[in-house]
Amino acid sequence: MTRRKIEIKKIENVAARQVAFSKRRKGLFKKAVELSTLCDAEIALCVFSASGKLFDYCSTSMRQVIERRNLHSSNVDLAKTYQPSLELQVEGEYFKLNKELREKTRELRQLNGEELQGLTLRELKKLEGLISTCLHRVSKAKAEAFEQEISILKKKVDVLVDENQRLEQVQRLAHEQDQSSAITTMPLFP
Amino acid sequence: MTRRKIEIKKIENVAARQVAFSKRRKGLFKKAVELSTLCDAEIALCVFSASGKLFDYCSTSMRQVIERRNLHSSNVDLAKTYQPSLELQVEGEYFKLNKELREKTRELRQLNGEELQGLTLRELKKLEGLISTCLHRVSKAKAEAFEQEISILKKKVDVLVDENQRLEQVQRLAHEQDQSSAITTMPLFP
DNA sequence: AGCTATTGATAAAA
DNA sequence: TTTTTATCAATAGCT
Repeated sequence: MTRRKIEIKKIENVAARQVAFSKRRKGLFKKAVELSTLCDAEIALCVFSASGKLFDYCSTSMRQVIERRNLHSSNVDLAKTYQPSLELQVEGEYFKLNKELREKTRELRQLNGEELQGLTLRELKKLEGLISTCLHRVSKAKAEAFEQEISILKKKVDVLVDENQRLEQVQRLAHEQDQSSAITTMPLFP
Repeated sequence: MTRRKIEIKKIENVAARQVAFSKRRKGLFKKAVELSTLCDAEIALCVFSASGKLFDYCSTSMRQVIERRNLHSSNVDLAKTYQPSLELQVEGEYFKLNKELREKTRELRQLNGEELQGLTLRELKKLEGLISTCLHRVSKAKAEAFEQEISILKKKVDVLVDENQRLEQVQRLAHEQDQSSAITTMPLFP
């Protein structure tokens, strides 16, 4: 919505996506607060970032909003709103977490080249392409870090060179003064 | 805010408040959809109007978001929803699982070159070396898979060549027999 | 419910 | 991340 308008679809550039997330999240929460304040509305808002971080806001209490919402949907359709006991919900969530963890572990192993037996030639090719992309990204980041370090060092060098020149200048002046004072004073103490 | 900017406090004029609610609610939901789409975030939003009407949106399922949020929340919240005896065991396990999952996710992202901002030059070098090793492993596995496929194909070729030779042999013999039978029988029926 | 003059949000760049 | 700036988007006050 500015220097250029953008299409509303997933931002592929990771850095740009993170920046956009940060800014738009802020904007969204601001709008939520404004709406609840201006219009006396009860609002609950939960946002999970792609990396799993939670941000939330509620004009009253989250529990209250959730309960109120459950009441609303029960009016619409009782059958659909059956809530399993919290223990069961938690069990289900536990199972899901475990599954997710197992998948991530396997993915990590495969990326590490540790669990390649079952893969077909096609899958291996794809994996190779994927890792190659990763490597390029990291290499690029490294190169950038290098350049940054180099530019910092260059600046330091410049500062030191200046300082050296200044010192040399001072020393030369001091030396010249020594010489001239020697010329005038030497004959006085032979 | 437009023709004039407004102060963010409850709009006293009822009609104006309803109009503002309608417009701003629409804007808020639009922003929520945009954020979840652009940045791959999981978002749940509930709005109750002052008159008690419910409007809600969720990028996945409301249940899922609520559960996920419950896991994120502190043991203070959990204490309110569980019997203490079970809770302590379960809670500990969750946090452990959650932590592990978060670590794996981060590790995966770094391997993918998606979350490189915080890393030092030294860490980037190490990561590059790591990924490079991974790439070699996968490339090697791919090469082996290639060779295996090739050797399988070669065997198939050998089998087919043998089969062809056999068939040719049979055909030649059949042909020779035809010829000899032709020689002996032809004169009998001129 | 539409219409604009304004204010607000934010993409790109630093 | 945060700031700056140039644009695009949302909306307050009117009809």
